Amino acid sequence: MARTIGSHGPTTLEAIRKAGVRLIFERGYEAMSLRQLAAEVGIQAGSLYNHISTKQDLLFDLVQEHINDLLRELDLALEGKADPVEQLRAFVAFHVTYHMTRKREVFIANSELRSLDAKNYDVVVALRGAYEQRLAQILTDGVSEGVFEVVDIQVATFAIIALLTGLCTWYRPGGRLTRDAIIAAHEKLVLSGVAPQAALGRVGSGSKSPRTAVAGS
Amino acid sequence: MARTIGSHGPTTLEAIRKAGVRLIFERGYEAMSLRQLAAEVGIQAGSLYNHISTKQDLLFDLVQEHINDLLRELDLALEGKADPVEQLRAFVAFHVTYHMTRKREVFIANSELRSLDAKNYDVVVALRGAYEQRLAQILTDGVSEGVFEVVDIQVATFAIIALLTGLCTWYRPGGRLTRDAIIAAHEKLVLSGVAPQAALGRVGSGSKSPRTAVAGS
Amino acid sequence: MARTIGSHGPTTLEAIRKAGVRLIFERGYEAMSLRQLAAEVGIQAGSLYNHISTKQDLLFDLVQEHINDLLRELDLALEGKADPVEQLRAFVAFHVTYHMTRKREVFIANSELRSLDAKNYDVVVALRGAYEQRLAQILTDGVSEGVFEVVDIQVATFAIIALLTGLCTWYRPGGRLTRDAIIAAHEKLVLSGVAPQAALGRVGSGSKSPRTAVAGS
Amino acid sequence: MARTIGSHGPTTLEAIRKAGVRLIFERGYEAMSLRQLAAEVGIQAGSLYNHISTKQDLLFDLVQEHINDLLRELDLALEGKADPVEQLRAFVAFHVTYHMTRKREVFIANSELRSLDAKNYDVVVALRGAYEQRLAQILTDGVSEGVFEVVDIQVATFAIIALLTGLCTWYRPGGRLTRDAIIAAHEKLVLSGVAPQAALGRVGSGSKSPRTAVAGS
DNA sequence: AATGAATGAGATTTCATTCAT
DNA sequence: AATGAATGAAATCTCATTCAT
Repeated sequence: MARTIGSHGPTTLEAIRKAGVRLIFERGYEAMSLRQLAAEVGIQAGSLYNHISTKQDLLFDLVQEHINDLLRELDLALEGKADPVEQLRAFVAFHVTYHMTRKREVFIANSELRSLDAKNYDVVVALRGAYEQRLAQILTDGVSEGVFEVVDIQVATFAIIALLTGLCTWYRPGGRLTRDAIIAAHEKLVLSGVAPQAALGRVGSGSKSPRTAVAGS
Repeated sequence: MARTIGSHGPTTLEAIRKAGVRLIFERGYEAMSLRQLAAEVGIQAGSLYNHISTKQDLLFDLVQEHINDLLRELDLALEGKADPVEQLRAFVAFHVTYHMTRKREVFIANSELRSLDAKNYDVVVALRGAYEQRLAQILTDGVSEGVFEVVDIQVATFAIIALLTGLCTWYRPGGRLTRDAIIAAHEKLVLSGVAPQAALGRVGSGSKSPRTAVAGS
Repeated sequence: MARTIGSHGPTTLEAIRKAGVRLIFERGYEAMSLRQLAAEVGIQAGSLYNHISTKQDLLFDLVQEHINDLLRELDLALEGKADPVEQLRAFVAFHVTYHMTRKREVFIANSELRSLDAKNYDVVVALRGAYEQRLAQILTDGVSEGVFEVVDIQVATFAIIALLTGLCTWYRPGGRLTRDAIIAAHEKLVLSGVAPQAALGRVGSGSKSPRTAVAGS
Repeated sequence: MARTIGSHGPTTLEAIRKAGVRLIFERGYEAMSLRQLAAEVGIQAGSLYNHISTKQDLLFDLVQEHINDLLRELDLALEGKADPVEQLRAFVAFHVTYHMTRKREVFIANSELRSLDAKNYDVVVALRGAYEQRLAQILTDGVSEGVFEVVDIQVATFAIIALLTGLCTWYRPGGRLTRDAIIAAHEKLVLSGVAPQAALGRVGSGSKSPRTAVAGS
């Protein structure tokens, strides 16, 4: 009576991962039960364990694979770009595009880190740090060359990533805006946001802000 | 952090709310058990029900109260400011300050909406919409007056809020930067980010971006 | 609707322990399910956890309490007996009596040690060692005084305890023999078994046995 | 102890039986999973069923084969011995030797009877009864001839077997004592234990023990 | 207002077993 | 004879919630 219902063979793991991403995105890791997951895949709950070792491991695999992909594809997107302005524009375009096409994975990788156990958490945070470092380096280079101005590299790095990542909380395919319009909107905000203030008509003179960019944590 | 065991009277609810905020922040709503919560407060799980009606209601109360506070205090911060630039600067300063002082409540109100049941979710999202609307209006006004330039009001609104809210994922009191430095760093990014590009040395000319700001969802 | 069925209040733990002893005796620790145990007590499986912390802890408590009782009562039974022969007779009578009245606890404490986790196992084995040591000391004293003769103290200790403990695999109340007859049968075997061979008509001359008693492990 | 992975052919069953004995000895039948067993053998769990029919049958086979061996070899050991004293000495030597060389099988056959289902249990208990009967007959003969004295044949039979069998709970090859010393120690206890008290200096006169040996259950 | 004990549902995980390949 | 994937039942344990005291 085995294998007469539901998903079969080597495709089952892929089905589990796909359904897992969707359910974790919709309900959260803690709120997703393996019974639900199995039902989505069309197998019994216990059968999941022919393909995953634990629920925690499934989460870790999904998150880790996503961050690896993100890093790899970012490096492709930045390849051959030397100018910090071009690099930043490419970064924004890549990040926005990636987040539009894989917003569920992105969301999970940002919001479910808390559910990773200590060891897995450390691995993923290290990978995420590498991603952030790409942006921090672009900003550092641009500041050195005088084409960017930021109050603090670290804060700017986190803020820009948060700004771009926010996309995946509201984006839905087929919405009001085209892909290009969304990219353009973010490009304007980011590139303008790090532009040297000297070039602007005294916009930001309210508080006694430090004017020099400082790096480091 | 131990408290009077068997906490009595009108303070118990406050202890529950405080411990609830911390536990939900640290573990998430689904992952926090009422037994843990009760243990933190120093009472038995069953005794919680003398003060709250359900776990869901506790979450709703915490989130709703937070967003109400946020809105009320924002309006105080904006009071008397008519110039969009001044308003935006005040918005940023307020938002950053508030997020530094109440980062756990902020985090919960952003990340645990998913755990609200349908009715509660609608209430909270409406309140959040009101908050976003304050910023959208500032941007609209600034664009009208020609002191701001954004590709899309809606996108800019979400992006700026995401940028500012990102703070509460990394901020820790006693860190490297002063409160003023953190505010200044965000002010620069936001105000510069919405500055008219005409004022800039052709920074953002990469894609054929639409130049007109459009409102609506 | 709480507490309308099954066992109540402070007596529940006692009911759990009693039913636990019976079920573990009949089926073994691994084979006893907490569902069965709960059913015997008349509560739901989850309700067990208001009284025990884990299944393992229940076993440990039962075994440990039993061995503590055993030791305490043995010391009472030996009190005031100085002569090794009298002591050994008292030991046998006590052990047999105890095993007849609490044969299930005895059986569990002997056969389910394997199911204790490492830490609990060590505790129990230490207690059991103390019990064995009482007998080993009696034998050592008797050998010194020349009233006992054994080939090896250690082997004799284990063998006598095994001999006596075997009782609980076949004893049933109301059987063919009276309590006194059973005690007498074991007394004869044990006391005779350690009697000096010189007193016997060359019974045990088959193998080239060492004649001296050696202690130690 | 690793074996050729994917063990083939007629040796696989033997590997299963050997690993089964070890695992059941170490963890108990209930606690041994067929997955563990298969892993030890180097095959998948499902492949076990090419060699055994059920887990229960594996246990039954192991126990039954052991008891058959025991009986067969006992009869060889007793062959040609007519004198009850010689027979008892041979019984002890055989039993002890056998238990030292096959202590795991012995242990299983004693402690896992409980896990046999009703039909299998009856078969095994009948075989065990035959073994016990050999000893009971020796004792009966010895008592008739006046060379043994026991209070009760049945009790003595069980007690002697328990005494001897206890060996397999502490024996480890390479321990402090030689094989001969261990045999001698047990011989002394048993033969002395059933020696007529008349031959002893009034050792066992404590309780008003019946002096006549009675048979029957 | 707090407790302690109960419920019933449901969580993750393991199990013996089956069977097409 | 072995595999890999499936089943369905059952395991221990946790959970939010209730309520008599």
